[in-house]
Amino acid sequence: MARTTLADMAKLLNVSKVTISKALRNHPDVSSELKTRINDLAIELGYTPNYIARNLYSRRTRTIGVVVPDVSNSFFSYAVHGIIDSADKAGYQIIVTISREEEAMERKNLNTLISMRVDGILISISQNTHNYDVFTAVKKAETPLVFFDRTLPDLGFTSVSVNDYQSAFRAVNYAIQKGYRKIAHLAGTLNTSIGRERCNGYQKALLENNLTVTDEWVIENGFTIEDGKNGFEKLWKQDNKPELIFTVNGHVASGAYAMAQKMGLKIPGDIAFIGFGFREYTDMFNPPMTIISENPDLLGRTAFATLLHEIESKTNEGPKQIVLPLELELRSSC
Amino acid sequence: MARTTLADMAKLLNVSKVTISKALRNHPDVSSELKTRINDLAIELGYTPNYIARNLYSRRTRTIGVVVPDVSNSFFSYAVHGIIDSADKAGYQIIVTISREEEAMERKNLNTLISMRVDGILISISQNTHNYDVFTAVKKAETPLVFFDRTLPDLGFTSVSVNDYQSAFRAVNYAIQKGYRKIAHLAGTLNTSIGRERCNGYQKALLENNLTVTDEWVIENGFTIEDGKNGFEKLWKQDNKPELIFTVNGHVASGAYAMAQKMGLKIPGDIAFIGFGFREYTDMFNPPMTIISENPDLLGRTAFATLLHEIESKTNEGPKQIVLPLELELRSSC
DNA sequence: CTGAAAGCGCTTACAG
DNA sequence: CTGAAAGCGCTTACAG
Repeated sequence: MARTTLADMAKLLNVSKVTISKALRNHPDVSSELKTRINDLAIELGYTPNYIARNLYSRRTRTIGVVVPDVSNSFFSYAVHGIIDSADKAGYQIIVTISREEEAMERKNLNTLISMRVDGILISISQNTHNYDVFTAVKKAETPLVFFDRTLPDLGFTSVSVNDYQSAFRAVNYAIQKGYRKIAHLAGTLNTSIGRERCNGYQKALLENNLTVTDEWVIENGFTIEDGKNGFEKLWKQDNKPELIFTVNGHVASGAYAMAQKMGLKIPGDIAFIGFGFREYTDMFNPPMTIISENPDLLGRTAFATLLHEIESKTNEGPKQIVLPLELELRSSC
Repeated sequence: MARTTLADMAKLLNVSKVTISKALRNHPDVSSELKTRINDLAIELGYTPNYIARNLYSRRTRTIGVVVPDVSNSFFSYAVHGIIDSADKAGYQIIVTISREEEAMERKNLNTLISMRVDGILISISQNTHNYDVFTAVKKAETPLVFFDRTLPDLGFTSVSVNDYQSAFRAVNYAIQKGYRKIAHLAGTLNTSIGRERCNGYQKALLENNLTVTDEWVIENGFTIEDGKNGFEKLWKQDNKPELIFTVNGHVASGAYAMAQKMGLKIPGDIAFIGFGFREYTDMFNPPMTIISENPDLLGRTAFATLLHEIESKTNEGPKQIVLPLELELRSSC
């Protein structure tokens, strides 16, 4: 048996589809006596409105598409959590897609979301994306889009990010004040905004303190736990070993931690750590890590609120760059 | 300017909508010369097919709805990852919704997904759900639904779960063989299938070894890190302290770990641990934890494959109960 | 208070 | 090879 439609109910009750539709939406046009009969029938038949049909007419879906590189990275899980939670409060549904850090997958996801006619898109860019043509397609489709965390400047979209450069500078500067001199950096990927900015802040802090930047101590190889392990190994193979490692995110830090401890090194005695991270994750480390404290949940909420504003405001205010400030939180890894 | 439609292009090229539609889908009906012209125009105008319209006609969306209690629980992040990844390979999109362990939110999510006309639903039930009426609505809507991890038996739906009872039994039995006698259990919520089964397995192992079940040692209070902390505190306040704790999942274990270490206790010297968990999470613990090794990614993949089968197979084979076996993996927490 | 008409953007028979 | 007709399930003017 096919699913109940307005037409089915109209026939059963000998009224028109319009009346059914109005009654179900509690439109004042319909008498309350009729409304009751219609609602009762709807429940009896298990009628559910077909949003597809409704959306086709209204040309709105109340649905937001999200593109993230990797949800096994808990930073993005928490960000998606923030997005879903605030979307729900605003009456929006979320479609989550994952690029797996692949340019082609990212493009495919974006095109699918546009074809699904989502009302807007939230994206954190893949580390391997170099071709930005798909974003001109997004522009043509007139789908509002907001970058979050990993942004793409100069494309004319709004972005929500954190003060990567300053926070990196501050953290490394703090470490230098504490007496550390030999400071390495597990840098993620410099093809991303966060990778670049955090690395720049790190270098700036060294230079301002009259320390030289040692190229072999800047390891660029991704954002995963595995990358942290490999990165630490590379670093520790060198004759000239650092005293402290500045890590680009919590996952890289946890990989480096694990590898250091596997090698029998003491933290912070043999090797100290400081870097970007967030409490739900890095507080579990042993010892807990001194972090530039990110708040992925808040980032997700802010990104959604910003996108919602773009969707619902008629006036085109032009792209905005929203930057969330971050604080240093001291623990015992450094 | 509104988005380009088939009609727009038809007018520009002086052919019918049907011809445009066919050309774009590479239908043999249209001459290749015309196809080229049409495709060129489509690219120029940035045409993207409207899936809403397409779906309304086809009465399929190639979209699957997922309902999970909490994505900040990384078990579910990994499961969702597995679902999205295999869905992508099969050409399906995923809509993720979160119940926040609330019955009302779960019901709302389910109704929304049905109205969105998803082709199927994957759900892990909230710990606070007692009223199952919404599932009769799902039945009426004829939307295929598969439970995963936390299931609801006897409702006539297919489920994909793990052998909770046997695994719990085996783990606790192993601990007893190793010489532990005073074994407590942080039990999650007994209102869920996994909570019940794991607790039953734990009790069975005690009884089979002629140990008594101590009620005060079975702490029922949820599945989060916070619950693990509280649970451990409750346990440790007691005069009669256990030697080992059997934990219902990795998050509860990590909370208990953190609290134990905060109190200055040595693991496994002062208090040992064994329990359900998965490597990506529990291997980060210090010391790494002896676990009944779950694989949320695989669970997600299996759940999706099972649902896909139900969607695509015409023959109604009736509900199936798929149970994945789990292995004990020895580390140093016990 | 009730309903006939038109349309959202597609696709599928079917006719030529 | 090309297209006119009908319809997917709704909603919005508009007329009565």
